[in-house]
Amino acid sequence: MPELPEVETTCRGIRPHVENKSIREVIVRQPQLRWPISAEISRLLPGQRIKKVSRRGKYLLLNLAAGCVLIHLGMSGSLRIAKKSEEIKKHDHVDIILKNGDILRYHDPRRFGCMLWAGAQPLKHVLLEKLGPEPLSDDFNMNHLFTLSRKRSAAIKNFIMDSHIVVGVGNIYANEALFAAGIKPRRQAGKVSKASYIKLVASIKKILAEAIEQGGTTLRDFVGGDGKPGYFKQSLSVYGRGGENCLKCQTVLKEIRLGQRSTVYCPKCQS
DNA sequence: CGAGCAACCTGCATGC
DNA sequence: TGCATGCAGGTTGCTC
Repeated sequence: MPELPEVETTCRGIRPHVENKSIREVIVRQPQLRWPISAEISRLLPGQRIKKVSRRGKYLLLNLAAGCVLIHLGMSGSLRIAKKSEEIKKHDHVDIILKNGDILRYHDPRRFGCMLWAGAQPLKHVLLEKLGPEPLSDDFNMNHLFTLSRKRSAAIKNFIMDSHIVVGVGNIYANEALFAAGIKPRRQAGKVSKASYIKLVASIKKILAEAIEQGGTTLRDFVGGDGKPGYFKQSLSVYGRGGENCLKCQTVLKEIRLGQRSTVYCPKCQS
């Protein structure tokens, strides 16, 4: 799925097409996502204007006068602008049809995503209220990670992938950021020094910002709001490169499993 | 409380 | 060609 850069890319891609546009109709072909799409989505949206499109962590928010639609893309979801002449493909689960005929089309083969009606206070929704800070904000800094990590025995990689600690760092960018910061993925979070957290925070911010600039990472099927893939894949140093040589020191990169996720690191550059 | 992991679902690559 | 297996960008919710 989309990690934060892919969700941000989607947000920016659809924004000019949907902000200040009114909704004509909603077609739900498959309501069974991670949680069922409630009847309110089809009932309340028609006739409303989308005031703003925003993002919180990996959630996209369509802000309407009466409330907010929360959209998560799960592992395989995408949200893009389609023209009415385009044929409907397998796994095109929802169309939000605008009055000008453009379609905001939700596609998600694995259906790990969701589309929920959140009411007028979306940030107080149970799925959003306990999220950690945005990684590109000033609230995400060394002190934040250092303080929360004391007495935590979990691996540093799992720690930074926990959305209650910081949002938006998924498996690809966790691997990349730890490589850039020179930290072994299974080091205990509580044993990482302040100096290392300074490096890690800087690496996370840099990598996410660069990935956003390049339109995200497309592994298989990710497309942004304009239907185009992202180009960050060519910048990956370790993710997907287990068994290949480290780009810095030529040592063979190690691949392990951590928290059920594939984890790649350089045994020499990371400690 | 924290840590670890099963589960949700489809598609695809691999191996027999 | 077919079938079984394992893996994939995420996150909740369960057990211990």
